[in-house]
Formats: sequence, C-alpha cells, structure tokens
Amino acid sequence: MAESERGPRERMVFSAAQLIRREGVGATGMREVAAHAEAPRGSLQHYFPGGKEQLVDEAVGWAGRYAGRRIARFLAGLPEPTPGGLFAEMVRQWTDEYEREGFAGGCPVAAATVDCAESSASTREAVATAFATWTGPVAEALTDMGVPGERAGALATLMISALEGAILISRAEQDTRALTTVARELGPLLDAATHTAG
Amino acid sequence: MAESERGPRERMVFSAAQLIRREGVGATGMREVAAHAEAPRGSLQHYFPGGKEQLVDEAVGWAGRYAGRRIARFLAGLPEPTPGGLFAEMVRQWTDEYEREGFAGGCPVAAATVDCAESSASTREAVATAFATWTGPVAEALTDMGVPGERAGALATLMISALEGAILISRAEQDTRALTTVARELGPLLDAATHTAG
DNA sequence: CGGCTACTATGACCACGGTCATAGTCGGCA
DNA sequence: TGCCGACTATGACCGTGGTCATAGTAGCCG
Repeated sequence: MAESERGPRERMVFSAAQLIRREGVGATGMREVAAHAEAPRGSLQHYFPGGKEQLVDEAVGWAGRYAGRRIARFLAGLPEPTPGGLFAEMVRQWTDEYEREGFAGGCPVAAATVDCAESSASTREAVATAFATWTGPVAEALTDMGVPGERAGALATLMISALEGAILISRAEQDTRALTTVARELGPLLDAATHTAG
Repeated sequence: MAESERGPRERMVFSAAQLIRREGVGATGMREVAAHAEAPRGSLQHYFPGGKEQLVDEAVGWAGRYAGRRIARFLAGLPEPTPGGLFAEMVRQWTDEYEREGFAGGCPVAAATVDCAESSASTREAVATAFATWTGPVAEALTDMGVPGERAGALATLMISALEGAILISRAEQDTRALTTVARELGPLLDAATHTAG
C-alpha cells in the first residue's frame, strides 16, 4: 500500500482515501489530508478547486480502481483459480490487514456511501462507479472460470456485498470472525456455480 | 415505522437513528435531532448528560433491538419458514422502503460503524452489541428450521453481511438491483443448508 | 530582463455544532 | 403557601473546519 514517491496531487488523493476509511468523510479535514500527504496546504485549492467534494470523489474513484486492480493480482497469485479461491483472497486482504495493523480502517467506498449518499449527488455517483469498476473484473474473472455469463455479475455483486458487510461487522467486533466465516460459508457455494448452469 | 406517542426521550433516540441512517453520525446535529423529535432542545442535556456519544450509542442499541424484533415478525408472516424465505423478507423490507420512499437512508448501525469505530470505543461496542442482538434471533430461527447449530450462527453472519453490503450498493446505485440479486442468489444456498449437514 | 504560469504560503472569515451556564416553568406535596 | 424536583428555555462560549483573499516563490520562455 505504501506508494512510491508520486506527485503531491496523487499523494493527497491517496491520503484522503486513507483518512476517510478510518474516520469517515465528515471527520476527515482538508488540513488533515494535506498534513498526512506531507503536501502544502495551499495546494489543496490549487489541485482541487471543487473543494472537499472533488477530493472525496477522486479518493473514492482511486479506491475503486485500486480494488479492481487487486482482482487481477489475486488471480495471478492463484495456482488454480476458482471463485471460492478468489473470494478467499479478497477476504484475506482484510484479515491480514486487521491482524497486522488492527481494526482501524474500513472500506473508503462504504464510508463515502454512508456519509455522502444523501448529501452529495456527485459523490454518490462516484461511489456507484467505484463499485462498478470493482465488480467488473470480478465478474469477468468468474466467467473465465466457467461461470455462466448471466450469473457471473450476480455472484460478483454477492461477493462484494458479503465482503463489505463482513468488514463492517469485523471492525465493530474487533475480530476477523465475520470475515473468515463469510469466506468459509460462501466459498464452496461460489465454486458450485462453476459446474451447474444457473 | 411511525411510532405512536412515546415520551420525548424515546422520540429523540428514534429520531437520532433516523437522521444518522440518512446523513451519517458526523453530519447529524444535536439540535437537528431535537427538532426532528419535536422535543425541546433543553431536554438533550437532561436526558443525555453523556452528550452526543450517549445519544448515538442509544440510537444504535435501539436499531439493533428493532432489527432483532423484526425477525420474529418476519417468521410469523411466513406460512412455511425457510432460511431463504426469511432472508427474502429481510431484503424485502429494504426494497420496499427504497421503492416507496427513495434511497435516502441506510442502516444506522453501519453508519455508526463507519463514523465511530475508530473514534469512540463505547459506540463501537454498542455497534457490536447491536449486530449480536440482530444475529441472535436469525441464528435461532435457522436452528428452528433445521440448520445444524454450528452452521446457524455462521449463516446468520453471512446473511447480515450480504444484506448490509447490498444496502450500500443499492443506495449508491439508487437501484434495488443489488438487494434483489443477493436475495435471489443466496436464498437457495441457504435453503440447502436445511437438508445437508455442514 | 520582464513577464507569465504553476505552485506554495498563510491569515482571515464565517458558519456550524457540541457543550455549558443560568434561569424559568410546572406539578406535587407538606 | 412555599419548597423541591423534574423538565424546559435560551443565550453564550469555543473549537473546528471549509473556503477565500492575497501574496509570495520558482522556473521557463521570449
């Protein structure tokens, strides 16, 4: 996750996502973002003339693309790709983080949904786009594994739904139980979809 | 959902939950809660000397108990209770609301998790308790339907995870697609657990 | 060198919101 | 009648935070 030395603009977007997923959108201040990114405060209004809304939108977009990119990397790391195996990897990213760094952060996209879905139309659309750019690669991977096209999208939505919910519960309980449970229960069911027509 | 004439204290807790699930915890003001509950502003510090944190905690607790109570009512309305049927009812409560009143609100427990998990220990515990008082009746219902005891809890966690995630996605997309998809895909898999040992 | 553009720097403004302090009402009870 | 407790009413305080205004620096180009 520790990105190499990018430009200050990208660093601020990245930092915004980091802070949002920990504290929520409302509790994340612009000054705080600049400080976290070690970027000058004056750059905020220069790079993000649209203000906080623009910054949040871009952070959400960044998170969506990041999640989408991870899918390809998960697949590359899997000797024999199966839907359940992919889902296990998606879950494992979170259990690993929670065991390594504690339960401080959640999903920034979920945070933006909760905080902005009603108040900011543009952010709500950014969130919808982020979910789409995440679901897309998952559905594509499922079809490559032999899941019928119509079900692939549906199962991708199910996977991401279950993951997002389990993240919430695990964070509240400060325990990875929900995440591991969801992976264990849903994995076999996903694998079954490879063999049967939906 | 329109509760009858309760005392002002209960009305404020209820209103807090309502506002939190729409705007998030951070964007929900105390004055706003009092106004929504048609309660005097001065009552806030009288009934909730612990301040906003106490009010939020109680709102979360109220939401958890509400969700738990609904499970029994769903079961009562089902001619032949099955896990998939129960899950369909849980989902339907949300699709109904979204079709009736728009996508303004989400789950207050999820909102509190995102906004307070890191900042307020007491709220995080309240959220964990709320999830427990929600999962409990679900797991109990599953065992009554013939699901082996060890799996009942796990499947209850899966159901609530998938539901919470689908709520997020549906709200972002302003479309009940994610909710109906999750119900359709997960329902049969849940029913299958009734007949097979886990 | 002059000027232009990109970027940085910083203080001020202003609204919002949680909390506190202080006082007021009102009903019951001796 | 007079006290007392529960509840209400309101204004003030103060920190926070998004935004704006204004100016400063740095590098490039003509």
